[in-house]
Amino acid sequence: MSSAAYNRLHGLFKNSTATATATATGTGTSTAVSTTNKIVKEKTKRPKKSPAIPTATATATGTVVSRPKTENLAFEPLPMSQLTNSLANLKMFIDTFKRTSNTGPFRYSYKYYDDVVSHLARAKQHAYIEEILEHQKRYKTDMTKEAFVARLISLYGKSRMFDHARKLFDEMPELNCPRTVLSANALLTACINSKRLDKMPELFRELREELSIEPDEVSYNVVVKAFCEMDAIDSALQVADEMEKNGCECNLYTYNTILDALYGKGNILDADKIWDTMKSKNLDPDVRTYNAKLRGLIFANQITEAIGLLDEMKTKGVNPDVYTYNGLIHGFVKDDDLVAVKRWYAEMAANEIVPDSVTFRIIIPFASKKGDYQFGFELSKVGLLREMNVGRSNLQGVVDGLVKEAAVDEAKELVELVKASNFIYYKLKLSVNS
DNA sequence: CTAGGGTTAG
Repeated sequence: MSSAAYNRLHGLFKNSTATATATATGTGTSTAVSTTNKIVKEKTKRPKKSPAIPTATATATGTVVSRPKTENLAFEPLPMSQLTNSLANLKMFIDTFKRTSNTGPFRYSYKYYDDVVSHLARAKQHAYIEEILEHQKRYKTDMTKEAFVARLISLYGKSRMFDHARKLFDEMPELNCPRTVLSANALLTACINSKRLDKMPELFRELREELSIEPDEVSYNVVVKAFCEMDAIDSALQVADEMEKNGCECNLYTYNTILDALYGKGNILDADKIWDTMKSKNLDPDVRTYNAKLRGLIFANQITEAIGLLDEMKTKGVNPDVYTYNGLIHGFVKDDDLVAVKRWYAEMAANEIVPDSVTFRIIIPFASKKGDYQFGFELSKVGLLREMNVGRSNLQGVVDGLVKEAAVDEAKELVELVKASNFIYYKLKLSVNS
């Protein structure tokens, strides 16, 4: 889903309680419009006719457009914007979502479910998450496939609904779904994602002793992650030992998880020992391994070493990614070195690494802090044109700075750009104090 | 089913 669609959807959720009741008794004949306010205003208008929509989705009257099966099979997660645009309120969105679930390819689009559920979770609409996920139980054949149910467990976990995840796991036998270490791992991960680490030790024991599910390397990696989350890295290392004693090999997930924790605390010495361990096992570090170390070096203000590490990874054939460059740029921000930030931002482009919203969120406020509002202006434009969520306060900082420097035309240009973008939160005030 | 950076908005 694009960032723009994200913001529209999120805005929809925010206003959901108001609009849900306002339109509940209406005729439900709203046309496809782009903001919630407009939706409410135009709800009595008659739609001209059904809009041309490429796949099964809601029309303005809330019915489903049936398309030939072959087209449904070519489902792409594109209609998010259409769904959010054409819906008068959240309840309708949920109903449409449930109806659209009738097409198999839609149900198997993990990314789509993930997006919708995570936005619902952020908007604290847990009842709707339950509604969507419980709705899946009507697809009885799917519910007998463990991977499908594990996905739902995982989604509950990410929504911090551990009890729901647990309940679904318990229901699996009556859903005629085989229950193996795969769904057990999904449930263990749900402990972490729903911040219920307290549930983990008991659960781990229960899985093994009462359900006879033997942990595999994924299970151990989840436990390793859990201890790292609790800042108990020694315990994480003990689990790694235990895992090998039980016939599971530590892999990159294991070590990258531990390295992230160590470098995150600035513990470079212990982290280097992990690198030795990996080497002795012929386990080649990947981009995440290097990025973890890079972050550790930046944390310790060792910027020169960080640049050296970038060279090393290139030599070893590990391609740097946007995390690598963001980390490095973050280091130069810490170093208060705007010239270097600019150079490495350019270097990033030269290496064909596409900046992401974090890149802009790091650099733009720094440019403003250094008083280089022109650079902030350029970056803001790039970010907005790429439909990225650059951050309202970051944009405001640039606008204010431009105004302060009497660059009112540019300030206005930026404000206009913001207005034209689909980010409903970007309502900048042009603060001219004259 | 397992690992990453920075944190929105009335």
